[in-house]
This record gives sequence, C-alpha cells and structure tokens, in this order.
Amino acid sequence: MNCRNTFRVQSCCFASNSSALSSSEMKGEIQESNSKAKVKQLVDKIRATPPKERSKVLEFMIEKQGDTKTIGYFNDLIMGLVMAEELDYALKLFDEMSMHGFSPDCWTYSILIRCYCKKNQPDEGKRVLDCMIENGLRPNVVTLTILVNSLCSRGRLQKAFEVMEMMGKVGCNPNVQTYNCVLKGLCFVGRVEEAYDMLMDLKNKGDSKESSGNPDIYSYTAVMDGFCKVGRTDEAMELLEEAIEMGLTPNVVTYNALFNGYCKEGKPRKGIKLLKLMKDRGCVPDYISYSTLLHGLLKWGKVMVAYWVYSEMVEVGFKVDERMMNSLLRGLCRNSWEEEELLKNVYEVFVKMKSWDHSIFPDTYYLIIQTFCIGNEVDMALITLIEMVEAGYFPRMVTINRMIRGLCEEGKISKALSVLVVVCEAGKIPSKISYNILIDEFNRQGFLLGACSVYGAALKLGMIPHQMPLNPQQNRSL
DNA sequence: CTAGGGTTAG
Repeated sequence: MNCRNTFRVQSCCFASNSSALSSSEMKGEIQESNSKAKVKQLVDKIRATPPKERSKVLEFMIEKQGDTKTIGYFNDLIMGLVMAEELDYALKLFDEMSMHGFSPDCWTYSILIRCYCKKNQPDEGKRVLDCMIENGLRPNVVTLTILVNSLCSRGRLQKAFEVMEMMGKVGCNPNVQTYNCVLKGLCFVGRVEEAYDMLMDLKNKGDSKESSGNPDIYSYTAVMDGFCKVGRTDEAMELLEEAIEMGLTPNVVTYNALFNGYCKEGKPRKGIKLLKLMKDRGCVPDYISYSTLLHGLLKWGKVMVAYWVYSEMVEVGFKVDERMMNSLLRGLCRNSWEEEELLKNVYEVFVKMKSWDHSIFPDTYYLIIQTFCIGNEVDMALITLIEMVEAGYFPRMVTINRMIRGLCEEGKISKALSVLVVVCEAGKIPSKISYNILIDEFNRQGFLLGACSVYGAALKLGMIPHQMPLNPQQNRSL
C-alpha cells in the first residue's frame, strides 16, 4: 500500500490543530479511565475478536464514537492495534485519520515509529523520525531507543549511529538502554572489540558523572555474551569480575551467557564450576542454565556430570528435553558396560522418560536392550524389546540377535523363541544368525526335537542354517 | 496529562 505517499501528504498539513473537546463532552464507552487502561481494554477486545471480524468491529467502533472523536482517541486505537500486532491495520487507520479531520501529533508519530519497527521496517521508522524533526516535533528517548534497537538487531549499525547523532542534536541524549541496544548490535555483527571499547567509554564517562549514566548489568551482559559467542569466554569472565567490583549484580542471564560460552568452547566443566559459584553468590539457576550445561556436557561426552546436572534439574522440578534425555540415556548405557553400578541409573532415567511421555529413539532402544543383556537383565531387555515394537519401531536384526543370544545364554530358550515369533508376526524375515543361535542352544540343552523344528522352520523360509541339529549322544561326545 | 525501550540455549 502507499503508506509512504499518504504519510508525506499528512505530514505537510500537520500544522493545523483540531479544536479540543472539553472532557465533559466525552460520552459513550470511553470516559474516565486513563489512556493506558483504554488501550489495554482495546487490545483485549481485538484479541478476543476472530481476525476476520476485526475490521468490522473497528469500523463500528469508530463510527459509534461519532462526534466525540479526539486525536487522543485515534492514538489509543492505533496504539491498541500495534500492541495487538495488527500492524497493517494500524497503518491503515493512521492513513484514515486525515479523512476524519485529524492531523497526527507527536504521540501518533511515536506510535508509528514503533509500528514500523515491529514490522521489521526500521527504515520506514527512520523516515517518520526525519519527518517529525522537520516539523519541529521531538520524540523522546524511549521512542528513539525503540528505533535504534530495531536497526541494531538487524545489523544496521550505521543507520543506528545516525539516529543516535540526531538524538543529541534535538537535545535528547541516549541513555544506558539505548547504548545497550548498540552494544548488542555491535556484537551481533561481530564487532565485539568495538563493543568492548564502547563499554569502557561508558564506564569512564559514568565516573565523570555524565548524564548518560553508568553501564549497568545489561551492558556488561551484552558484551560478555559477545565475547562468549566468539570463543573468548575467559575474557567474558574477566568482565564478570569487573562488573561485580563495580557493584553490579550479575543475574541468571549473565551467567547463562557464560555457560553457553564454555559449553561451545568444549569446556563444560568450567561451566559447572561457575554454576557453583553462581549459587554461592545467591543467584538461582533457571531452566536455560541447566539445559545449556546439560547439553554441553552431553555434547562433550561428560556423561556422569551430565547425570548429576540432570538429577538436580529433576530435584528442582524442571523437565528435560526429549532429545537430551535420549542422549543422556545412551551415554549412561555405554558407561554402564564399564561400571555396572550405572545400570540402575539407566533404569531410572528410562522410567522417568516414560513418565514424561518422551519417546525413546530407536538407537536408544537398541542400546538399552544391549545394556540390559550385558548387565544380565535379559528379562528387562525382553520387556524393552516388546515395548519398542509396541512404540512402532521395529528393532534391527542385530538387536534381535543380541536379544536372542542374551536369552539363550541364560538358558531361557522359550523366551528366545518368542522373540522369533515377534519377528515373524511383524511380517519380517528373521536372519539366519537368529536360527543358528537357537539351534545351538537347543543342541547345548540336548533337545534334538527343538533343534530340528527350528532347523525345519529355517528351511521353510529358504535358509540353510550353518548350525545343524545334533543328536544328544553326539553332542555329549563332542 | 496520556505509552513506550535493553541481556540468555538448541
């Protein structure tokens, strides 16, 4: 749509002022409540209306308002639309204002800037700003910060600096929050060094009591995060110390940035040390803290520490991601082959996953079954195998054979046979190895008949098992 | 006289 053109036209005829209505003339739905409440009320109303009916409802609202419309009324409406994410409608209403005989005021323009920023069109926002200033209107810091932030978060640093300069010229100096947006923007485009320099500038200026104020913990966090993202977490740690020395209190977000850094750098244990330090300093880790660390530990194969973090998460009432749980469980399985003690941890995590309705991935199933077999828990392994089938996965033949071998090693041959049945019932063809294992076990137990029937079954499927049924006498003599 | 801004994961 041609918002641009309309915008130009309106900004030219801006000078005229509509006659103000006295408050006693205000009637209808919107009366004594203040603007903030009205806007909120409107937002709720828009949200409660199905998208298709929204334009009708708004038209009706504007019409019903009749002669009592004021510029403030329009501002509230447009603001409400922006807040309800009805951005195009907000622009449309802005265009329509003039038809109702109103010229936008400073507040209208500020809302418009905000609207364009939300639409990811900061350049349009900048145009509105230029226009405002041409018309002698002065936006305030907050509006300008919104614009600076929008530019910075899209990497448009150059333009952001232009806006900052403009701010100074109209006597509206950027404050800490504005600078924080720039710090984040610089880091975002990889100019961490510049961000660091700017932070130091802020600190020194702050000492000389300039109005822009001292950097706060947000400033430090932004730069620290920048360092962490480029693999310079140790330097970020130095900044943490500096922030503390300055009397600032790092918060969860600050620590989380560091956790992320250490985990990416392959030093998740440093993260764990920091976690302890954080707690000692009275800062409570949140879900992001834990999952960042857990993810890092698993990524770098620190299974036991990962399990420790997992337990703490459960203890404080957090759930763990399906993917991470699978990964943790696989790690525990592998470790349990060396440390038998871990079998109960495997089981515990396995049960927990099911209680959270997490699905267990096929690879994970395979490892659990194998682990139970190795840990002499063949019955558990079999139950798991059946669960796996019920979950809609069909085990690979290696898994099947591992299971059959596990059961045979404990002499549980009828259960081993039942595995073969499961395979056949699923319409799959068992591998020759399965038959070999079974025949071998029947032979070992001296069941010639059993061995023969398995052998026969294999032949029926066109397979000739390597293992032959043996006469018990022959068997014994071997 | 109205509203509105900034930091964290995979």
